Amino acid sequence: MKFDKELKDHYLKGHEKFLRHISVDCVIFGFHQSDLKVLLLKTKYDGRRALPGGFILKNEHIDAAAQRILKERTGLDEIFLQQFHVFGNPGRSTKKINQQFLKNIGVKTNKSWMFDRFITLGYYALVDFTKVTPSPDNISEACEWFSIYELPEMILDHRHIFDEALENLRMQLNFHPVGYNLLGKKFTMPELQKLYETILGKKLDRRNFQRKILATGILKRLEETKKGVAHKAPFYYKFELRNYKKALKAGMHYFE
Amino acid sequence: MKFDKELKDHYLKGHEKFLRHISVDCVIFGFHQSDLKVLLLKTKYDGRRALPGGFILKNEHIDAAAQRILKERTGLDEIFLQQFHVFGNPGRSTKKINQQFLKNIGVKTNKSWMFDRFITLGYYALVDFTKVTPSPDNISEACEWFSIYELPEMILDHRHIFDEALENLRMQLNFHPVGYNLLGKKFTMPELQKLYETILGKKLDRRNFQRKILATGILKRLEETKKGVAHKAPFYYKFELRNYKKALKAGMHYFE
DNA sequence: ATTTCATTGCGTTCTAGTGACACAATGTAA
DNA sequence: TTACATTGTGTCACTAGAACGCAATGAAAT
Repeated sequence: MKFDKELKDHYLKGHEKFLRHISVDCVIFGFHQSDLKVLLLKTKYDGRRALPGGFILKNEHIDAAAQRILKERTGLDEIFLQQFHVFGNPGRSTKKINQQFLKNIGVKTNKSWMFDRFITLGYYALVDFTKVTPSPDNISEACEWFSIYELPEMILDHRHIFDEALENLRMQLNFHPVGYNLLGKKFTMPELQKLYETILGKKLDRRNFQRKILATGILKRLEETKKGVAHKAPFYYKFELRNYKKALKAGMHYFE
Repeated sequence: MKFDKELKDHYLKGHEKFLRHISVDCVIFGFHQSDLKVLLLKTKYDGRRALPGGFILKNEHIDAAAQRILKERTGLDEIFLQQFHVFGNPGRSTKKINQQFLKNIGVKTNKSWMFDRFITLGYYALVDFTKVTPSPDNISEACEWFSIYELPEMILDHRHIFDEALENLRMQLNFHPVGYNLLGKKFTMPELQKLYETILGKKLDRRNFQRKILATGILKRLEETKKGVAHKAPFYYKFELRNYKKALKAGMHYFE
């Protein structure tokens, strides 16, 4: 078992590579079929779900560590990534889980840096669902998307971390543009609106939404319209990256 | 030298008490004489200034660690405290400074947890200036207030940390009430306005400010007026703590 | 005692932005 | 050819915010 060898090494010698006591957990949001999704792992430990996570190399920027973890789970580079909170309750111990896990793979030891206390840096990421190739890490047997409205049970405080991430994303939506990292190159106005509604968890007025989002200047209407719909064909739009980034810095205002 | 003994212990055995690789830095804001101030230490190392900081006990909540550090520098309990960013650049090394420092107090060693890389958790705090008794830690020779508009040179990336803290405070001001932790029990409207202007770094219209802040319902006007001013006496106000906390949770809107 | 004057408390006007809603245009399916 | 769901554009009433006016106050100056 190559995996088991790697794992044993990780438990016994990981502290030579990684910073002790610090982990990174990523809440990866994707948007698909009018639904906001989050990428979760299925642990080999007991089948419950966990946020993709990892550790920080001894000479690695913490943001780079998060990027690396994301790349490993999604295959994507250059992802929108945001640090949102540090979870530092001494009670959030991973010791039991890790001890049980080691027992499962037949390693006997009561000394491992993984038994120590960890504080975890929470990041959230926005990715283009269609471009992601989910792949589990070596302590997981699956890596799958879940609707944020139908979340399975999660280990430790991962549900709490997710909740905080969503709240932060909603906050961010209130005064920064969102969408560039969640949608494809071109999209229709109803599609963009659906994204906003899904994140915010409420309906918005179609006409007011259009007026407001166009007023920001972050969109450019294309000549092309969507084909094959049994009603008036909506225009495609794309993001005007110059203005989008400007709006990211400056901050906009609320959506209803 | 009792201090030196303690220090030597800290360098050689601190890792038995504290989490490795993790520090906490606090940006402590106070308001005095129409000026926003920040509390800084003067290092024994080279006289440059530093943010009050410290480490996390092995079984301590990270927020509790920040509270403890604040208590040690200001004498105050129950302070408004907010985690705002983690600084995790591997380049932000404290090794040189710490080596030099040890040499200065006559300790010869090239092994100390303090030579390792540190990531630092940034917190900012709002305190009542008049209630603070500044006291330096054992690597500092002074603990003093500075106007945020006349900051001295600071070690490492502490200036950068300060800048981020101020930006976060200003953001916070945009949709949460601020003042309860920075002003005394009672204050006049011009005093409160001055606080907002100082934090935001710009003038606000006196009449609109009053209308808006009163509309939030977080203030209660007292019967008492300020005595001894050579013009119309302004009323005193106090915070209506119920509504203040409600507004903290719900979020308000912008100030111009 | 009277006047001066900076400052305060309260009010008005004007405008831009928001929410609610109407209506014609479009393009596939019946 | 008609039906119909959906889109693009426009209107209207309402509100919040920015800019500004003016009388009241009360210690200090005359």
